[in-house]
Amino acid sequence: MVTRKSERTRQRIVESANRLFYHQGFHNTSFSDVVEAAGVPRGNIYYYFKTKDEILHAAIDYRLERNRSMLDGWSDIYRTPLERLHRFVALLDDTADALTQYGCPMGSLNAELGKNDLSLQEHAAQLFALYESWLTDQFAELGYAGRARELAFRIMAIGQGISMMTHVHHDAQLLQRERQRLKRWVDQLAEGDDSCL
Amino acid sequence: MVTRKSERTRQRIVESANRLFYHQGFHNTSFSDVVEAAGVPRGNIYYYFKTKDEILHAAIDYRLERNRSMLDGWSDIYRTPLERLHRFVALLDDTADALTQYGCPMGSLNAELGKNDLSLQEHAAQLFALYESWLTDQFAELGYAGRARELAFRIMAIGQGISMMTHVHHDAQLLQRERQRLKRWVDQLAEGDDSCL
DNA sequence: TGCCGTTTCGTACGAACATCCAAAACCCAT
DNA sequence: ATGGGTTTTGGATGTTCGTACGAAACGGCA
Repeated sequence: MVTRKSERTRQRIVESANRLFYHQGFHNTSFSDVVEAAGVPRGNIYYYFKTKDEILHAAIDYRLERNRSMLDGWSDIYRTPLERLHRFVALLDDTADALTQYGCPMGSLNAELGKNDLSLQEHAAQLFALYESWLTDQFAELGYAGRARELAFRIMAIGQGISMMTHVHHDAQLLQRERQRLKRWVDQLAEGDDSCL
Repeated sequence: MVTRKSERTRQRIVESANRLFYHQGFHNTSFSDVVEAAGVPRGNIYYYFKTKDEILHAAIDYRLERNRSMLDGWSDIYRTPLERLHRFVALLDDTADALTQYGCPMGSLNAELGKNDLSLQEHAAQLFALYESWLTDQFAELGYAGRARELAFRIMAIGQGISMMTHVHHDAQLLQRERQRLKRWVDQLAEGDDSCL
């Protein structure tokens, strides 16, 4: 039987690991770091996860779930695709501090895993797929059915580029400037001006 | 006295380390990996570099020098800023395979170091500064004096975004499509059409 | 109350790691 | 050919890593 308490312990481990993987990187985070942050005794973590990879897998699942419910929430709250896209662009502002200090959580994770750990990277890439699918829906609803997927990739790429440059230069001003520009790009698109496609 | 032979040994170490840091990431590359790849006996590497950080520092210096001379070469070969910008965009094509497999060398390095090793990251950020400065010159010469720096950041950001998305999805087709689009953006700019700024 | 599956915890193990050293080999100016 | 600085070795160091186990504590149900 799985009690509620053990569920909470597991959750605490996953959340601590997730935060550490983001702040320090996966390869630079040790088992000991995780147990210490989670306030769990050294040996107990092994009861929940046999390997470090399993922890990362669980952390990615956790992110997938959180992001999925966030996007679902947006689809409920905002009724027009334009409002939803605005909300997406505003993500850059919500997380501005973390972005400046640690880069994009999805981007940096994929960059790290993409070099070696291919099977984990495939899992992490689902985070991108999640956003791309949601964005594709929005662009389709906006009237760009044929090019919706392409536009989804593009707005993701721009977001990644902005995040990377912001992180490299630790420059939040750059972030704000480019975010506003991205918003204008979305607005133009919504007005049917596709000259900048 | 520094002989020519020892210079070559040092160089071999730096080049091997540089390649490994790109292909495997810094934290995921061990001293042993480096000495093995360089074909240098275990202890000899310590004669040249006291710490792993020192090796990375030297590897970044090496990259800085190579990229600097490449950009200088372009400034000599191509006479118009438009030709030079075209050459820059073509970089994405030159290194398409590596980009798909390992991501952008500059981007992934900065993403990794930016999380913890701040002093090393500052050094690695000079790679970005190098390109940005060169690009700023090109845009200024193209007639966008006031906004040259901003445009340099933007084209870098787009390049980073394309690289990231290509790496995440291991999709070289995406790379080609977005590269062509970037080229068109540069062409429009050269024709004085700044509606897409 | 006594039982049994679940969860906790301290500790141990071998491998891999970055770092270091001392002696040997090498090279060249004299 | 000798001497002194330069470079090359291979192995040793102590530490941290991921992993694993076994015994104790817990908790609900018979």
